[in-house]
Amino acid sequence: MSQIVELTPKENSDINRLNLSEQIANRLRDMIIQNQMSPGDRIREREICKELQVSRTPLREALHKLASECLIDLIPNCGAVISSPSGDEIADMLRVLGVLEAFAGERACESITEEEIAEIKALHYEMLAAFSRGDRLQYFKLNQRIHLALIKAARSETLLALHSRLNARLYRIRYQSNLKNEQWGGAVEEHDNIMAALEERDAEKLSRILRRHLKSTWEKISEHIEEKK
Amino acid sequence: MSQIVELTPKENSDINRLNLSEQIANRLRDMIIQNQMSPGDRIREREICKELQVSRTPLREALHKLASECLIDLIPNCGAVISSPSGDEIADMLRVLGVLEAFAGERACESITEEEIAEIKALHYEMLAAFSRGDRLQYFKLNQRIHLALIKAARSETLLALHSRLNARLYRIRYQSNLKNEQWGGAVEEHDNIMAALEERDAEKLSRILRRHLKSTWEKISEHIEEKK
DNA sequence: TTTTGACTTTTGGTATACAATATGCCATAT
DNA sequence: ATATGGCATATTGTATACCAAAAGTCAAAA
Repeated sequence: MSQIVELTPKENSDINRLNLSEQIANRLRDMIIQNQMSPGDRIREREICKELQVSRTPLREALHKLASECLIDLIPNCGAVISSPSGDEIADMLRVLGVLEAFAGERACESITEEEIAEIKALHYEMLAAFSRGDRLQYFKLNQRIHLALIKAARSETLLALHSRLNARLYRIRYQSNLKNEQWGGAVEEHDNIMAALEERDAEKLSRILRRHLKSTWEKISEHIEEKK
Repeated sequence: MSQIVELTPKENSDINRLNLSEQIANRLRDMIIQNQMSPGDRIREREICKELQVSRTPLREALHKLASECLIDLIPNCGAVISSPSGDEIADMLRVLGVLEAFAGERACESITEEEIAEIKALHYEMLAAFSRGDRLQYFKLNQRIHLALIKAARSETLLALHSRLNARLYRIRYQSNLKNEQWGGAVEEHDNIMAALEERDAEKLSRILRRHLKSTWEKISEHIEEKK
């Protein structure tokens, strides 16, 4: 599972246009998110420098970027460690994520096009297919894509930015939970309701469902939190 | 008006514990927020280096930090410019800020203590006093403090972080608007309602008022946007 | 007036140096 | 054997010099 999903899609043509520090940040972010570096792990600058064949300056800039995304903690004179949020912090993040998604749903009902609804519906059915096949990875990825599509339909760059930040912090945890959880398909039913509300463009209803959806996400995740600490 | 307000309070005892790059970021952030550098202005590295008596390395780290907060735009091979959000972007940010504050109000009703309510009430009356005296600066600062106190009462670090980020991006604009606006006290009446809802701990009501409050903030600001572009 | 092209400035990135701090290890004392 | 203190080493924080590439500038030529 070296490559779970391309979280920071970058067209190969444009990759050269990105700052080196951005590229490093993207690469490290993917590594953290995909659990290739475990929470609590310390990042040694020179080690990564050698591994990625870059000098310290852009690496350090990348570390600062990741720190501002709360993916790592920068401890003075002691370097960077992969941040490991507590259960309470995860619950807190999910609550706020729920609020953001609820707002997204509300706005999306006004601005989403029929084509976009059709596309989300298609993703929804693909997700059901993945569930039916027991393909957890595909299920997870499609779930993410559906939520991202909803956020984008809200037509708010600010919302999109805050959401993707928070989502990045939660990604690894949610992915791990999705792998472990017995009733991993629990979201299927809720997603049915989401689709229905979206098709009816019932803003109030969709909003409510989405917030509740993230709450039940927490209930699933929380079962797998204890063991980790 | 060189010193509007200490946005990044740092106990003098601890300032030495902060990275130089953090200190620089804080300093530049205050300068941007307080309009000592105008939107669109280009930041020349060596210029600031000389001004702040630091080397390029920590300065560049600081610039990356500010860029990740969307206070500046980092243009490849062209350096940093103070970001100047369009009217649409400002409206968008205020909408999301409204959602965050609405959520804060909701949670605060559950978790706020009587002491905190009393303190906010005190700030509220101080704000009325400032308004009565025509002291716009004081009015603005107290307004900010009231909203910050509300956010903190929600007991969510995630919410606090997102809010302060968004608030930093909007600070300069709101401050300018507060200076210019004819009916600059328009928020007084809404604040009365906020206080009432808070004292009743009516989460649903407070939430609704706060969201509406930020909407009317936009209506005030929007009058002063045209001239700038 | 516009375009071309050389010159200058600025940024992006690398390498290196050095001080301050943290870490780890070993010898000593209990 | 374990705990403590202190030294050696490793790592981070900062400064500086250097170079290549891109952007900006400006004057001369068409």
